[in-house]
Amino acid sequence: MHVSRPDLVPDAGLSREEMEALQREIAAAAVFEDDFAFDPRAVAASSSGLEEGTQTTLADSAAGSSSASSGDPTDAEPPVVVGVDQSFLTNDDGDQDRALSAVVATRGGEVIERAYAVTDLEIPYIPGLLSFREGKPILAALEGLSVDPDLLLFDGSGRIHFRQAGIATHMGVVLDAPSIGVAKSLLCGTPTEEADNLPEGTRVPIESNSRVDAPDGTLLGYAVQTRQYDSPNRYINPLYVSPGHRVGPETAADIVLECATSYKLPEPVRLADNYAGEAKRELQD
DNA sequence: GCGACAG
DNA sequence: ATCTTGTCGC
Repeated sequence: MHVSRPDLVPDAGLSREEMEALQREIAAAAVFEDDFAFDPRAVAASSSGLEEGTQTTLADSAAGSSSASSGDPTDAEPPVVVGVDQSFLTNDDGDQDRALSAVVATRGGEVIERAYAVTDLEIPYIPGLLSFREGKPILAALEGLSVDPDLLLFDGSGRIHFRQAGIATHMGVVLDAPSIGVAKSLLCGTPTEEADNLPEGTRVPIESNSRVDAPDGTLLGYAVQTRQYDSPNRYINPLYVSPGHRVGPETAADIVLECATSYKLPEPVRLADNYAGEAKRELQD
């Protein structure tokens, strides 16, 4: 991949105030609406047809893309979707001193390439400043890919962030690549209604509140239920999906639902999660 | 001062 | 994020 905004690359040496100022710049440069060429409905489409298609019908694909066409750039060829996740390495004293970022590139539900990179940790985890701690290894791992990603899926927030510049937004803007944030817990913002125990496949809007640098009521993302139990006494928490860059909130939620197979996490992120753990063991054990 | 707080 | 076996429920 290519860094489009070297001036916005996360620098762990900045002061907290400078980091926050940089995030406001990133939020101003971010595009929280669809701005990409691929067909979002073709993300999970596999040549071997393994997805649990909920919206694509035979009629749709027949009308829009099936046979070898004359090279329409917006034709439904599966885009390259890359999942990104981190794990941490410990030194001889037992302290976390390095971050390992794993990236897994998929196309039509198939893994086409993987890569990972390790860099020294420079700062501790601080809510709201995650990209300054994990950004370096992420960019390094993405540089290691030979394929050019069409979409990046991150483990963390995008627009659902105090200054609307979560890790998915930060990386997306720096690379000028479409990106989506997939968090397992809510950093800030408020669900417009009860978001616990939602039916599978549904979503609830997450709007900005006083803790967010945006007018109250701004749509930041969605609580998305990719999987849910049948039983009445137990339930799965939703994922908090938000735009990173060049993807609108609805499309972000649509894509995450499309990428979910039999697990809660969208496949690219789940695969990156596994690879991060696998590479970690391989390096520590 | 108190509460909230991605990974 | 990470330390980790058993265990509840279908």
